[in-house]
Amino acid sequence: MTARSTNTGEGSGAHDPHRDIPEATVARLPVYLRALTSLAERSIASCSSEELATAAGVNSAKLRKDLSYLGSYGTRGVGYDVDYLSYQIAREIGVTHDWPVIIVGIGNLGQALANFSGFSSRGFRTVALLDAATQMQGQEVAGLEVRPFADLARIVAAEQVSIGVISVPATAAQDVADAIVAAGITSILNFAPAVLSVPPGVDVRKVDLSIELQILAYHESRKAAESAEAAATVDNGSGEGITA
Amino acid sequence: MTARSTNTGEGSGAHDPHRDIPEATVARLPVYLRALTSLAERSIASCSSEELATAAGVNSAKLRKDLSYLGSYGTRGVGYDVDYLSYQIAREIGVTHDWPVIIVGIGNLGQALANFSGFSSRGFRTVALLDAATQMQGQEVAGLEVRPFADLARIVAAEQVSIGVISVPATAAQDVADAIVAAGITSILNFAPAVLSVPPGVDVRKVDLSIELQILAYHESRKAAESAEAAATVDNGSGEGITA
DNA sequence: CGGAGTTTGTGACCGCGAGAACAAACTCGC
DNA sequence: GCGAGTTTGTTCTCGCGGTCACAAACTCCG
Ligand SMILES: NC(=O)c1ccc[n+]([C@@H]2O[C@H](COP(=O)([O-])OP(=O)(O)OC[C@H]3O[C@@H](n4cnc5c(N)ncnc54)[C@H](O)[C@@H]3O)[C@@H](O)[C@H]2O)c1
Ligand SMILES: NC(=O)c1ccc[n+]([C@@H]2O[C@H](COP(=O)([O-])OP(=O)(O)OC[C@H]3O[C@@H](n4cnc5c(N)ncnc54)[C@H](O)[C@@H]3O)[C@@H](O)[C@H]2O)c1
Repeated sequence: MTARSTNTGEGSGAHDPHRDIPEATVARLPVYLRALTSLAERSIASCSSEELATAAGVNSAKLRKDLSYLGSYGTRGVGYDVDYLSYQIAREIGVTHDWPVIIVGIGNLGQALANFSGFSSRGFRTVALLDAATQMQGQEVAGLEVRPFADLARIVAAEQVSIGVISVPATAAQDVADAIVAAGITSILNFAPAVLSVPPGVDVRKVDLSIELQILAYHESRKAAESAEAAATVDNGSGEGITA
Repeated sequence: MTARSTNTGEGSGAHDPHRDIPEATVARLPVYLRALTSLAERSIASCSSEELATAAGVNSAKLRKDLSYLGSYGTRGVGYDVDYLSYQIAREIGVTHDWPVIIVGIGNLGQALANFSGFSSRGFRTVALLDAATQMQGQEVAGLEVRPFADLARIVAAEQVSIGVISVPATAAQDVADAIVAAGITSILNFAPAVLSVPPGVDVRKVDLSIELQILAYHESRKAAESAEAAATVDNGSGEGITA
């Protein structure tokens, strides 16, 4: 990506933990953090990379390498201090304080998200629910009043919101994305099955149910074809098995 | 991800489309299928790789390479026939017929999923809703009666269900996974923030809201740090957009 | 104090995937 | 019929990410 030649003065030198964490590692840090929280709840004060790796469902070497990008927070021969490592990961992710979040589109899914408690317990705070439908406005969902879409800019500015969740129909997703980006949002979590185009500097992550299911379906088809093929004969047959 | 017993099917032909599709490609095929469906709805009969790629939000070379794994379904100098390619992708994924699906845990999220119409329009059919809570049982959600968890095995067997959706609290997720695998489910879409361990041959995909948000938060932290840093030295201020 | 045991951090290696570039193949106009 | 233009399918290259293996560093115990 952008290899910045200009070294910052405050860097600690050879092993600056604030630069260049691979994207794959970033995606796993939350998993580690959750596993650590679970250990802490069971009053476990320290753990080895092996234990933490199994709790997180990854390879222990991968876990150690991931953690090494943050710095050397473990002790050789001992392991990692759970609380200390938790804090370091939370700090690296940036969830030591809560991020304000808005949800746009308070339908089936939006209401479920608004009611989701795990949201607030992991570094996020829902500050506003927005919907275009007049019959939704003023209704109370999860202790928050549903606001008209026109309030968007004011809310984002007032609450310093930088993260927005889109749960409107796919046809409206791009319009909503344009609007919230214009209002100042720079990170979007998109639940609508639509490809969003956003200006550079804005991050988009998508959660797409149908895609996940179709990936499962693909593997299921494979399994079915494989077992049918194995059952048929040892001979190489061109199995075009779409079995109902 | 999940260790699947990959049987060593011998490559019969030089270009057998039924073998060895890379996982990254499999994950994109549903996106292409959706883009094609969108084109078909606008009565567009054929398209070039460039058009389809922009509609799907990917590089055109990547799209062509992905499609080449399925076979040579395009025409050089012309492009792809929308309907024909749609069918070929759907056939490859295995969604030419509907897959029966069960949802376990009919709380906030489970009800939203049950009510989600996009489910059924993309190759899946919800055949049963299961919940352990007695006050849920018998209630009607999205036109389906909520069934007791004890009915699991009978339903899975009767309807030949191989895909299950888990939307129960994290603490119950592993138990539910064990139960549905025992009942015959071989593919799981897990919404609970828990690491599931399943026997080989069973695929698990997870959808984890908190993780997605935390990844966004990480990049937001970076942006904030970067702009604060750029405030000192006037540098190239264009942030890098990581859209995934 | 020193050796044995343990566990981290990291260097080396390999395979997958992304992207660019190009030859093959097709259509269209003349 | 044929050349020009267009678009696919494929090859090549390169970098990221996953895994192995091992030296470094720490604890414990005699
Ligand atoms: N329900 C699910 O389980 C589920 C699962 C996966 C994906 N999705 C996707 O999430 C999105 C929402 O699904 P849903 O089931 O909640 O739909 P829904 O129709 O129940 O809710 C959509 C809400 O968005 C509001 N809305 C529409 N246009 C808007 C606009 N321009 N600005 C602001 N608000 C607007 C509507 O008033 C409505 O309240 C859809 O794109 C759907 O495909 C839903
Ligand atoms: N609500 C959301 O937007 C959201 C978002 C992301 C993830 N999640 C996750 O999805 C899961 C469900 O969330 P929710 O908000 O719907 O919770 P919920 O408490 O509203 O619903 C959970 C349901 O599961 C049922 N249940 C509990 N144990 C069960 C068991 N052993 N067998 C069968 N059913 C059982 C309960 O009776 C309840 O109806 C949680 O793990 C949550 O973390 C929810």
